[in-house]
Order: sequence, then C-alpha cells, then structure tokens
Amino acid sequence: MPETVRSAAARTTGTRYGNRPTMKDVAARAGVGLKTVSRVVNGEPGVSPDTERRVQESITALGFRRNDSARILRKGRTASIGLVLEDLADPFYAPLSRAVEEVARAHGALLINGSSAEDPGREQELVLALCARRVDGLVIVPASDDHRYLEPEIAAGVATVFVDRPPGRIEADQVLVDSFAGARDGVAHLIAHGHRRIGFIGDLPRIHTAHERIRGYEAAMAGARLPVHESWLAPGATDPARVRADAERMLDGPEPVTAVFAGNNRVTVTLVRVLAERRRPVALVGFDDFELADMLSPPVTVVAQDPAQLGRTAADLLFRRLEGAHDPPRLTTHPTRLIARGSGELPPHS
Amino acid sequence: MPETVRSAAARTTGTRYGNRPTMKDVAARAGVGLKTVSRVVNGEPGVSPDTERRVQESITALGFRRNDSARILRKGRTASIGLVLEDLADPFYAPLSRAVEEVARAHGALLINGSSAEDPGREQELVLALCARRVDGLVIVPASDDHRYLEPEIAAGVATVFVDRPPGRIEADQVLVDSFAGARDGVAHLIAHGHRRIGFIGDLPRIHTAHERIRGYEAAMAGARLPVHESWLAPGATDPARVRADAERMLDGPEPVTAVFAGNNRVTVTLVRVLAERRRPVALVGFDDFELADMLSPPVTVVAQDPAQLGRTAADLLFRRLEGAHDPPRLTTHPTRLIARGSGELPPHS
DNA sequence: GACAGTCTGGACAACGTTGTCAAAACAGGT
DNA sequence: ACCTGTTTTGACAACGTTGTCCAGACTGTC
Repeated sequence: MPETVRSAAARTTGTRYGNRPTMKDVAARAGVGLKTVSRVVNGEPGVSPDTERRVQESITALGFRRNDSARILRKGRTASIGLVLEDLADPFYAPLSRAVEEVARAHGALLINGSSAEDPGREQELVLALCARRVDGLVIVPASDDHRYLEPEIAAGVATVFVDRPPGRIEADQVLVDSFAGARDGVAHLIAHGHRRIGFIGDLPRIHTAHERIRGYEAAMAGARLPVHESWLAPGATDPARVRADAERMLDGPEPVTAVFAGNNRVTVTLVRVLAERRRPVALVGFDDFELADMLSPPVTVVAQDPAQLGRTAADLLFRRLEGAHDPPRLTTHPTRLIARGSGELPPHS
Repeated sequence: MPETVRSAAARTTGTRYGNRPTMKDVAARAGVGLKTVSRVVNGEPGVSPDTERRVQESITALGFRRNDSARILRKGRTASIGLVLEDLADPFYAPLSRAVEEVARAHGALLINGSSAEDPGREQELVLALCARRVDGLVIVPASDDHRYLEPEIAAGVATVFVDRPPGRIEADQVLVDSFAGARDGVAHLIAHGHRRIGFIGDLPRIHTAHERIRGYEAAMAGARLPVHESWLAPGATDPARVRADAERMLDGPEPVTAVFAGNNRVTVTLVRVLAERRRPVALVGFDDFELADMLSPPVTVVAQDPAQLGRTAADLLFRRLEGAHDPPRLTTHPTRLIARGSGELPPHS
C-alpha cells in the first residue's frame, strides 16, 4: 500500500500536510482514473452518474479535500487578493477592510491581509510576499512613497489599486478622498463661527492625506486673510502623549487658539479628552467620523468620510481590472461631508 | 471564474501569471543550472560569490519573483494561517485579528481571514476553503455549533484553536473569557447599588458567550433572591432597532426596570443612545469595554475583556502546536475586569 | 604528479493538480 | 453484422519549485 509508505515517509521527513489522500488515492479506491476524480471534484460534465457516485463515496470515505496549492500552480490563478493597510484594528480601516472582503467574497476570492504599521519597509515586505503568493490583485493603503518596486509585478499582470493615498512614482488606479477640500471646509466652518486663532494637529506631511489636510487648513486661513502662528501647526506623530503636548502648547501659548482642527480620528479622540479637561470651552472639528461622536458633550463636529464605501469602490475597480478592463489608470475622488454636531459651533472664548 | 479573467497580455503570449520569468529563465540568462538559482534565492550555502552575483544580476534584470505556489506544493507547508470570525470590522474583533496577525508575522506567516457574519454555513465554507489552501493552522471564532466537518482536517494535521467560543462536538484547543462570572459580577454590581428590577439584553443563547452571560445574570439575580420578570430578559437579534424596542418594553412595562445589563458592545452602544433619551436616569453596565466609554455622560461602567490578549493567547497556542506540542486539547479562560465609571453606580430612580 | 577531501554546480524526480488528446464504450441507423 | 457519431474514460505532460545525488573542479598533502 502506498498509503503506509507515505505515512512513514511523512513521519520521518517531517510531515507534509499530515498525510492527506490525493486524487490518486481517491481514484485507486474508486477504481477509476485520476482525471475522472478531477472531473467529479470540479463538477465537470462527462461523467456517468454511476461513476460519479462511486467517486463521491470514495471522496467522503477518505476525507479527501482538493489541494488548492497544486490547482493554483497548474491554473496560474489564485482566486485571492491581498490587502495591505496601516492597521487592521483602526476604526477607520476596519470597515474598509471588511468592505473589500465582501466584494472579494462576491467574486469567489479570498482575502489575505496585513498591517504595514505605517512602515514603508514592512509595506514592501508584505506586498512582495503577497506577490510571491501570486495573488490576483492588490489593494494597498500605502505607507511608502515609492512604489517602483511594484513595477515588475504590475507588468506581470497583478492588478493594483491604491486607496486613501496615492501611489508613489508609478502610475496606478487610486481611490482617494478629497482631503484638501474636507479640511478647508472644516476649518472654514470654524472661521465662520468666529474663530481667528485655530490650531491643526495631524500626521506628518509625508503622508499624503496629512499633507492635503494641512494644505486645506492653510487655504482656509489664507482665504480669510488670517495669519497662522507657527505654534498652531503641529504635524507629527499622533500618539496620545504627543497630541496632548501639542494641544497644550497651542492652548497655553502666547497666541492661544480658540479652536482646533484634528487631522484624523485618533487625534480627535485624544483631543476630546484633552479639551474636556479645560475650564474654557475650545471648539473642535475632526477629520473622520467615529462612533458615539454624537453622544459626547459637546457632540463632536466632524468632516466625515465613508471608509466602507472607499473599500468597495477600490475592490470593485480591482475586479473590473481582473475581468480585463484596460483603460488607463483612473483616479476616483470621494467627497467628504461636514456633520455639525456642536463642538465645531462653539463660539471663541475671547 | 472564467477564462476572461486572465489578462489580455497573458492570453496573447499564452503564458500564465502575465508571463513571469521562472528560475529556469534566470538560470538560462545567468548561464547556470536551475538548482543554483534556487540556492541563491533561498540563501542556501554552497554557491561561490561570483556565481551568486551573476544570478542576482539576472534576477533583478528579469524582475524574477519566486512562485510560492510551487514552493508550497513542493514543501507541504504554506506559512500561512487562517482566521475566521464574525465580523472583521467589529471593534471587539478588530484588535483580536490584529493581535493574531502580529503573532503570525513574528513566525513568518501570512494571515488569511474571513468574516462568517454569524452564519454557520458561511463559517464552514470559509474554513474549508482555507483548508483547501492548506493553511498550516486555523484560529476560529465559531458561528456554528457543530464542527465535526473539521475532523478530517484536524486528523490531517491542521492545528486549530477556537477563540471566544468553544468548538461544537469536537475536541480542540479553546481560549475563552469567563462570560458567566463577568455577567454575574456585573449584575451583582447593579444589585449592590440598590437595583432590584434589572433587564438583560444580549445575543441569542445559541451563541455560547450569550448563553453564559444570561446564566450569569440569572445567577446574580437568584443569588440575591430577586425574581426575574419575563419581560426583563431579551436575548435575540442585537440590531439597534430590536435592542431599542426591547429596552423600551422593559423600561415602560408593568414592572419597569431601573437598570439594564448589556450583553455585548453593540448592545451597550445602542443602549447609551436609548437611555440618554429617557427623563429618569437608568443604570447601565455593559459587557466589553469600548472607546470613549469614559467620556460619555454618565461614563459607562463595563465588564471589560481584552480582545488583543485573547488573540495573542490563541495564536501563541496555535504556533506552539505547529512546532509540535502534542499534549491534549487545552482550555484557557481569561478573567474579566469590572470598570466602574458611573453608569453602573446610578441609584434606582424611585 | 597522484590522492584524498572539500566546494560548486547541475540533472532529475518528485509535489498534486488540470489541459490535451486519443482510446474505449456505447448508441442508433442501416 | 457493420459503420458513424457521441459519450465516457484514462495516460500523459505540463505548472515552477525543492530534495537527492552524483560529477567536476578545485584545494592541499605527500
């Protein structure tokens, strides 16, 4: 029996797949040819009902499960796509990821994903690992600003869509949010409510969205002919300690701000805590909506975007490419929506 | 998926994967043997510096990337693990997922994940798809209560760890939270603050954690010799509309409750909204901590668990199994922690 | 210069599946 | 019985990699 030979070999050499029955084993037991088993497993036509029954019986008896590694190797397509983003657990990216998963599922594909932790090296490592797995396509929220390393992959036919941030130094599909307009409108909203000294706390400008939001802030200030004191602009790390320090510096400095614009949901959440401790009310508008924003006191005014929508758009585009859409790379921009809830309408405390 | 998916480039040249160079191509260009390329790619010893350089040059010139499908087929190990849970975007599961990813990464493995949407059929479909891919191991938050379909897979050597809920009808490793004690203590906390009529809103008891939490609620009530009116117990769907209706029924019924215990974070969030609309304050304790719970008014008292810790424990155990730990299936139970913040310490209103 | 011992390098056979193609089995019509 | 056309079936060669194993090409030693 080949069965015993294989198990012995497996045990000594260090088990490949435990030792699983293959189509050959199924075929032997059913007394048919290998290809016939393949036909049954894949529901291909041209198998008599009687043979099919014998094969099925053999399959369940042996607990056979097709080895997709071999199938993938042979067929050249994996029916899986990769998703690389900053942090799977971030409340902004989690729905995006889920949306991509849903679309993939609708196309019969599995999703492999990884978090880059905003580290360009890790992004590249992940992306290339996915390419080595021969994923059919990639959805990337880039951490790097140079994606030339992807050129051979794209040339080889890996469909690639960038979301939330544009690719660096290559042409590719991108699905973005109008961060510039969103930030500009959010800051203009504060100005419209009487604020003249407004702070901005957000990510480093090397991140595209952060850069755009800073530009939006500056455009709104400039549009109202308001000066920007250097201490009001705090682009940097967005860990709570740093955000807190930045906020306190601009609130207690020589030119104290009466309002703050937060560059992303992490910053907003930290600022909610910091501002709640202050005696005087400070106005706040945050980029990104977040759960329970409306239940805080005051409820938080936000520039909202729809991460699930972003993910859906990107994944839809990806699968259109996989189905052979050949038009040049496309840029899709989603608008933001200002949701006034209270914190952004507080008057300046003078 | 049909043939059309393959890119036009692939179709015209007749090769798969776009048309990518293989080790053979690299070898030909470098004027060496196939196996020598393999050695260079895998950093195996026994290649002279000069040959290595020639091969490297050839690799970058052709944009070669090893095809892991073939490698996997040959080696029998995929260096990837599967994670199946209810909803990747749920704030409870997102950190769990991220923690599993981190552990996988530390072991050089990729993570493939899918959401079961609490549908047993979908869970099985996903899990078996992962098995067909020959993932080395599985972390499962089960939706189904019968996992006998996994028996052949486990027998074949797929390491499997269940998290948050136990497996059904099979023996396997499990990492759980002490839901019973958590709920019992949470309800006891309300009783200690003077409440006698307390409602429970949570998931259907077919979900193990929900069942345990209901038991905990009943144990606390029984322990204080308090009767439970039938309208106070609302296990069912936990969509906002349903939760709202249940809450209003128990708040406005003949035996109105003065406090509510929420069975999970989704319910808690909905209840925060419902209770905020009431004239009289209603006490609230929720299972699961959530962001900004401390910033609401009143701040929300919760029975906290640590989803990231759960994920880490499960993934660590999985990799210990993959490294050959052969002891019998193990049950790990994590404790919960009551965090009193205000909403659970409100006195009864009459 | 012959000899053992080490380093390199390459031919070849797997791994488990699917595509191709031709043989075998069967049906229906004479 | 024969031929013709259709359906079922199985042998065999890929797919791109890695493990095994052997052949040359070098060392250093006598």
